[in-house]
Order: sequence, then C-alpha cells, then structure tokens
Amino acid sequence: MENNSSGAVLKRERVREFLLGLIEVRSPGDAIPSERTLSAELGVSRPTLRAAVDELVATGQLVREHGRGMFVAPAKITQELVSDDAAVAVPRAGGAWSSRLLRLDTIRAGARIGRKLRVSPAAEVVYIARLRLVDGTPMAIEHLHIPAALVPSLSPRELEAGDLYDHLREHHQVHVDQAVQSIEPTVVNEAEAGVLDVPVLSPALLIERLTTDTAGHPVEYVHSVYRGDRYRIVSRLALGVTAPHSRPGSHHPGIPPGDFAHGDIITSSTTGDAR
Amino acid sequence: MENNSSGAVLKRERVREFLLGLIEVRSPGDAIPSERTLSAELGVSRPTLRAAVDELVATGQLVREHGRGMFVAPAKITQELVSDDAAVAVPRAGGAWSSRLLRLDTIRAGARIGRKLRVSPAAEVVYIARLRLVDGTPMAIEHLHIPAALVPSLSPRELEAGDLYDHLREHHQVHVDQAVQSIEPTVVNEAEAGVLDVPVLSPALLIERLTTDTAGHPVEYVHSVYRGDRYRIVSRLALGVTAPHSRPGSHHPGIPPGDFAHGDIITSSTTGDAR
DNA sequence: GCTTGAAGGTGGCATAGACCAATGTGGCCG
DNA sequence: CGGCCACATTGGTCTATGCCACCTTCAAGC
Repeated sequence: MENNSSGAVLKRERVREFLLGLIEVRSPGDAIPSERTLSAELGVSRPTLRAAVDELVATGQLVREHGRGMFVAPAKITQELVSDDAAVAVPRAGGAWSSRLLRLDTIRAGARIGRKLRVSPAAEVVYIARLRLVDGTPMAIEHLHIPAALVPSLSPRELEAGDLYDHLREHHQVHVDQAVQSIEPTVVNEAEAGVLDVPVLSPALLIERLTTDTAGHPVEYVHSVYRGDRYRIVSRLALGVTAPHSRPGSHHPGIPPGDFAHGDIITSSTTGDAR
Repeated sequence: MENNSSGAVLKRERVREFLLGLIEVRSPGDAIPSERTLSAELGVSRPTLRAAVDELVATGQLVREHGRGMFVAPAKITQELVSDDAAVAVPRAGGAWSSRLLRLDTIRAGARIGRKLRVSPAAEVVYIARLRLVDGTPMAIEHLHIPAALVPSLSPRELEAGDLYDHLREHHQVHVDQAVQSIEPTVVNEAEAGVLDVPVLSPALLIERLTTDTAGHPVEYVHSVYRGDRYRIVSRLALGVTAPHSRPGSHHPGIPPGDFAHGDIITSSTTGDAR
C-alpha cells in the first residue's frame, strides 16, 4: 500500500533495471519469468511490472507472446550498424520488395489532402492504400492520393504490375519531375500495429511526399509509415573542404551548424534489414 | 463491472475516437475536460481513460500539463508540411542553435565503441555528452566518442566555442573526410525524456555517425537522439529521367524500388520547427 | 494594496483484484 | 496407438481506489 514518490526513484524504473539485468545474462530468444512471477518476486503489482516491460518492448529489447511468455528480443536496433566493417562500407540493400493492395477508391479530397494537391476539397482523388513487404514480411503502409483527373482509369492489376510513374507517363502524358519529402519519427497506432505486425506505440518513420510534374502541378501526395525495427536510412557524407556551396541555414541532419558549414551528401541508400 | 473483450472493440479504442472528436472541434492550445470528468462521463475507469490519452500524447495530438490539465497539441506533426506553399519551396531552416556540455570525460572504449572506432576496448576515448538547443529549447542529445590519442588536450571552453572539425584540423592535424550515418526512429527513455523535456516513449530520431579522416581512420563516433516533435528531415528529390546512375539495390527512402529506379537527391536540408 | 498560504482541482504513480484470450500439455477415450 | 478435450499457465484488458506532486485561485493577514 505504501507509495513511492518522495523516494525520488520510480518503482517501474527500478523494475526496468532489474529486467535489464535479466536480459543481459540471456541470449536472444530466451524466455524470462512470467509477469505474475516477476511481480511477486519484486514485490510490485502486475500493472507496475507491465509498465516497466512496456518500455522495454517499445525500445525493442523484449518481445511478448500471448499465452507463451516474454522473451529477449532477437536483435537490438541500436546495434545494427555493427555489421559495417569499415567506414566506407555502404550497407547492403534490402531483400525482395513486394506490395499488397489494401484499398483502391475514388474519394473526395477533403480539406487536408485538397490543400496539399492544390485541388478543391470537393474534387475527386484516387486513394490507394497498400502494404509494402520485404521478403514477405510487412515493412510499410503507403497511402497514395492522386487527383482523379490525372488517372481516369486505374485498375488494381496495373498497380500491382508495374511502375506507377511509368504508367502515368505512358498512359496519361504525366511526366513526374521532382518531389519534396519530409521524414520524421512517430509511433504506430493500434490499426497500423495490426497491419505491420508490431506492438502498439512501436517506433516508426513517417514519410510524406508531394510529387509534382514538369509543369509544377502536384501529381501525388503520399503518406507512408515505415516499421522502425526493420527500416533505417543510411547516407554517406563527404565532409571535405572542397564544396562549400551549402546555403545559409541549411545543414545535414544529425550535424548541427557550428560543427561545420560545408560538405554535401554524395550517396544515399536505404536498407531493409532481414533479421 | 462488465468487461468488454468479446465486443471485439477495445474500450480504450472507443475512448480514443471520442477524444479525437473533442480535439477536432477545438483549436491548438485549447483545454479538454479533466481525466476524472472524462472517465465519469464515458463510464470507464481512469486508468483506461489514461491509456487512451497515452496514445494521443505519444502521437503528438494532446499534451498533458501536471496540475493544469490536458490540451490540444500546438501543432500536429502530420500537418507540418502544410506550410509549404508550393512543391519547390524549401522549408525555412531552424532558429539559433546552441549547446550545453553535459559531460566531458576520458573513458575506456569498451567493446562496442572500440569496434566502431577500430581501437582496443581498453584504449582511452574522450566521451562528450552535450545537449543541443534551438532558440533555447532542447532539441537533441549528442554522445561523441573520439580516440583520446587524436585529441591529447581538449578543454570544455574549446568545445563550447567553435567548430570541432576546425579544431581537429588546426590543432591536431586531423582532416575529416567523410562520414557514414544511419537514421532510424526510436522512442526516448526516462533519462532522455527528462533532459529533452518530452514525455517518456515520445518518438525520436536516433542518428549514428562514424566520421573518418582522409586516411580512412575513424575520427569520431556519434550517437544522437533528436526530439521527434520538433525535428524533421526535408529533402527535395529530382525524379527526371535524366540521371539513371543509381546502383542496384539502392533506392530513395520512402520510395520502394519498382516505382522507379532512377533520380537523385539534389537538395537536403533540415528544419528545427519553432512552434 | 500587496503578499502569503490554505484549499481544491489536476495529472502521476501505484495497488489489488477480476475476467478474457491464447497457448501448451497431459490425461482420457475411442 | 492416436486424436481430442479439459485444464493450467501466460499475457491482455479493465475496474475501483488511494495517495502524492503540482498548479491555480482566492481569501486572510500584513
């Protein structure tokens, strides 16, 4: 019944440290004691024990399996870069990509999508939701929005088959030119967790992209959610003093201004890690 | 007393939908009813109500303030791109960056850091932890590891003052050349949450960087955690058919292979959003 | 009029207990 | 011997409740 509080250290924090000790002396895949056992041994309630486990699951150090138990996670995401044997090594690319169509509808743009595509909120857009897989396991959910006027006909078969941009160019005389893309971290909600087969509140990348054609008109707006435990972005930066062309106020991600103000990205690749 | 379960829909899911309705009809910064009021009105327990709120806080739609109440979040991260008035607009860069030294020690490399820097685990490295701020508010935590042999002397004053790479070149004849960097999503733990002033399990970007000099020797290993609610990476991609030089297996983040296989990043910038 | 402090409301943490759902196992029965 | 079902175990969800820390407010005191 006694509360902690003035103890200045959270109970679930103490529990988490204990669990980390359990994890250290075990190998990936090994089981740890059950929730009820642990909560009894540590003298805390099961909700408190679960709260501590929640954090370890979110950070990818433990996995839970309903009806079976809790196990040490197969691989820590913070150790993936270890496989690079040298600085210049560019990590291998991922496996075989495939996709599964989840939805294909013509809907009203609405306020948000309408603004982005610069069409009326009442204008029709083709909405495509598809699941991206690597070697058969879910990697990302894509939500595409294309002004319906650009693609009067678009069958699921065409989507599955080939390159969307090729299709646009060959069948609709739409030539994509460039895209502005933003990448930010997020966590998956209940629905996304189900589709991607990860726990709720798992880390993920939210990628938004607005593609425009050669005339500058928006062609597609894409909203994607990528699994954080299986996707990362690797880039190679040239930091030599030879190319000081960067604009003021612009700098590389991860390198705040003041450390240096020149250099350029020369290579960018992504890897879908097959654990 | 009755349980849901077989209803197939989670109670906190229903509560979440209700809360989203509350958020929609309000403006950023507006208050929503208290936890006790909501749990009574909705006929759920307060822990359940809190579980539903947790998800909305984690996705950046609500903010909690101890002793004051709950409020609609100032800006939804999924709407930040709205400020772009056209596809070619490159978002403005962030505000004034500063940094605060948290730790400066000479420690043993250890197995993990030693592997990355290609030195003995017993070799000494300079460990620097610093807090990066934009306009005075915390943005990121940086953990730098530099082989002690490269920097026989390094005072806190030198660190605060200037460019680390300039310092290396001018005082230690170390010329940085390139870096391999990886970006992946994560969530902050208790300690990071305290320093960055965000809730536990908030989304964040984990950026790892290994910098090498012109001779190919590792110079520094950096491990950074960036706040997800204030940091995003924006890049402009040229998708023209003119530059099909990409290597097999390499593709742009957010654009799985099969959509197209050519094009190149021509601009990359980051914005620290001042809310 | 200004300061101060007690009261009430808010979120934060933790407890104890109950029931449901999924899993694996072992004994029973054909 | 083989298949099937009941049971024990494990995680998943929810309720009801208590106390603490923090903030705002407002009235009493200087």
